[in-house]
Amino acid sequence: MTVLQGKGSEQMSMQSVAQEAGVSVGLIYRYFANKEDVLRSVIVGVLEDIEARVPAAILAAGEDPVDQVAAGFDAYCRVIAENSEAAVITYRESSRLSAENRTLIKDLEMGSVQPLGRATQEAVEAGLFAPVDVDLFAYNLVLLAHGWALKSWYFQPQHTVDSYIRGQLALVLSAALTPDHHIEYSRYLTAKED
Amino acid sequence: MTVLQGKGSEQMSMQSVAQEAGVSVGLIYRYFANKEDVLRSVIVGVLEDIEARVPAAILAAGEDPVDQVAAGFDAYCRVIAENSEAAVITYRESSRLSAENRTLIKDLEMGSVQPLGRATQEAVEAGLFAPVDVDLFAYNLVLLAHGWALKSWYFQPQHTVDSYIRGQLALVLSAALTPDHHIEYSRYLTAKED
Amino acid sequence: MTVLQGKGSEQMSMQSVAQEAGVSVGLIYRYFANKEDVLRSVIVGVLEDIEARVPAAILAAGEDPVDQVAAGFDAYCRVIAENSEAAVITYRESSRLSAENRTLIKDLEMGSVQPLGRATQEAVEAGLFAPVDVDLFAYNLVLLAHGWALKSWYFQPQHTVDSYIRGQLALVLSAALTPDHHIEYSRYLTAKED
Amino acid sequence: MTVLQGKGSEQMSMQSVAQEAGVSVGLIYRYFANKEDVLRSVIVGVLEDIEARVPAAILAAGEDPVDQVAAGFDAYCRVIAENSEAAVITYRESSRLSAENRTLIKDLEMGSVQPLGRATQEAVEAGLFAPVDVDLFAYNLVLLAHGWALKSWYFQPQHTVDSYIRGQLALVLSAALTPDHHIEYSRYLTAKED
DNA sequence: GATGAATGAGGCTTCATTCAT
DNA sequence: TATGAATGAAGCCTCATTCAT
Repeated sequence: MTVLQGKGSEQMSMQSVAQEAGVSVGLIYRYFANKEDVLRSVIVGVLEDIEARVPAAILAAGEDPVDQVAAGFDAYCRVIAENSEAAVITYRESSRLSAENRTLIKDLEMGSVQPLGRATQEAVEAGLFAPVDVDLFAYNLVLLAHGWALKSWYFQPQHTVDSYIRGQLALVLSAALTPDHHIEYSRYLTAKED
Repeated sequence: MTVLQGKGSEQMSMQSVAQEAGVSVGLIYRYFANKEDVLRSVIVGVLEDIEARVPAAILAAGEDPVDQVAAGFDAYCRVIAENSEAAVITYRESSRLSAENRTLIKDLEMGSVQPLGRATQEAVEAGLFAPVDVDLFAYNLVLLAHGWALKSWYFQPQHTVDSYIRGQLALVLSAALTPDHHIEYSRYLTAKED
Repeated sequence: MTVLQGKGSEQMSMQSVAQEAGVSVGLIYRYFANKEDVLRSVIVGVLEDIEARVPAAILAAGEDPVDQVAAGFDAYCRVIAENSEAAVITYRESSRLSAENRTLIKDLEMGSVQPLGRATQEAVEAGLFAPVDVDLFAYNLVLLAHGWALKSWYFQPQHTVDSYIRGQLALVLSAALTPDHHIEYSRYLTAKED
Repeated sequence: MTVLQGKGSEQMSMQSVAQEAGVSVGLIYRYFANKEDVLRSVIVGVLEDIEARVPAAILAAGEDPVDQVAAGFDAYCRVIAENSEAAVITYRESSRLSAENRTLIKDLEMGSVQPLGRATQEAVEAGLFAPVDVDLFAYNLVLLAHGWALKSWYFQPQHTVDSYIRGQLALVLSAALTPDHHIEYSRYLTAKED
């Protein structure tokens, strides 16, 4: 069942969560053991969404590692954008979780970096990317994706998700691509108007 | 006065803040109107630190815009690293502040991006940087600096602040520098062992 | 109907009572007006059991008042032992009942003392018992019977209901019997092994 | 400190406990970790009172074991009478305690029987008491003492604590004393008017 | 100035009760 | 009849805030 559709918002009191979900407080406790369980569920939900959609996007991008990185980042950003409230909750509330749940979330998040890391690694090995620090590069992709949710107030007026993704891809790919391949992938490097 | 030196930690109740600071609850209320005031003070403190040290570092970096960007980013990261608990609090607690205080913090943070933005702009105009999206580039610097505090659990074992700064500079500068100038600034682009 | 067979246990929430009884919560509310009604029913059930079996045991004991007292106490103890959970509930929950129901239960309990009181009275009048305080003596019998349920943790390892009854009878009858009749009723006064 | 002076009453909600004690809810949590802690403290308080006063009374009773039993029972009853609300709480709420605390209370209660048991034992060995089941006899004394609190509604109109103690002593001592010693201890055996 | 005992509103959670199926 | 999902009032507990000392 999908109590908790439009989770998020600002208030995280069980009363307000219930009200927003349009159910009673008591009903939440039929599906979740306690508040921490609700929180974990929301956060893990986003991470599972990422786990489902980012690898899929990479797979659908074909053989080219650069296309894979671009597609993976694109998908990551879109999941975050579609769940930006939940993404923000991750930063705001995860310190309230038990050590166990925090570990769970860390592990899932670290796992979510890996597909991007693998594509990056392949791009490096194929000579398409300069020999960048693969881990750092991949993690930056994740951080930039989160940035859209964390700093929406900063980007929102001037950017849409599309333009944000395009802009960030232009930056990060030009950081990584060897000069020889800039023209080949110029479709990612030119910031188009939106 | 310097009540609230090493606040931070995890607990943000006034009683635990007092205990950690080694003072009584009552004393905090002599210096701060209420909890929100304490929070704002902590957050604004970090931002003022940035406001003081990042421009100073840029100034000290000399005429070269690329050196300025590097020095500014370096300083930004170090302030965050020295106040990582407060930096995390910004993300965790700012949603609990009044609209007014949130606006104040946003303004300060947007202001903190500007020195980095100006240096970036100059680098572009001097032909040292490719024509990147200056705002986005500058904001990414800030986000990556915050990343050190937000994701310490991810980077900590393998990275020190120094290696983190070096690694990130290598990435972001190779993103921006035109191929012609890679050699000139190769000191930033090679990740050295630490 | 016999919803609520082996209620008891520790949990007294309607949901757990229902689960233990193997029925739905809703069904309980078809047979009982509310929780207090369930409670009263459980408690009254035990008292009615006593009201049915103690006089019957006394009747079956024949003419001898001492045998009647012994038989009555024996029966009282056995009803309590067979319903020890419900007996404990009486002590634990009766303060939650309405004044009206508490009065009802008091009256039933006072009534349950009477057959023991009458037999005691006859024993005194027949010169078998010393002139004890009949009310107190009879009530002690009830209290000692309850003691089996209330303090099972104290008696359980060393005593069975049988040995408990035998031991208590030995004590209370030797308290009451005049010295002249000790031998006549020595069958009650010697604690046998079990 | 003595928050919780006149504990007891009927209501055991923290709100009502606070109100009755004339303090705020919050203050209770400065002295007690949680509700269970309050409960345990009340119950243990009575048991410690017994532990203090019953042995003292026995000691003060002199060398005679029968006097000791009488004095011990007298003291036990008076502690219960002075704390009858707390004594009732023991029966009503101890099932809500953690296993650990229940064990603690059992142990204290079993300990509280011992002084009475020892005096009884001595009386038996001195040939003053018939060879009764010492454990059972001693425990009955405790149960009868509790009886005053548990069944106050039954005894109250006709009995004071004094007359209750006198009446019970007459019963239990005549149960135990060998016929030879009835006259010697007749001061305990005759129920006087009150 | 400095303390920390005291307060009580507000948040989490349980559970008696209802009602649509 | 029988079910069990849904409700929401009430209880436990925390913690921002005050104030007598």
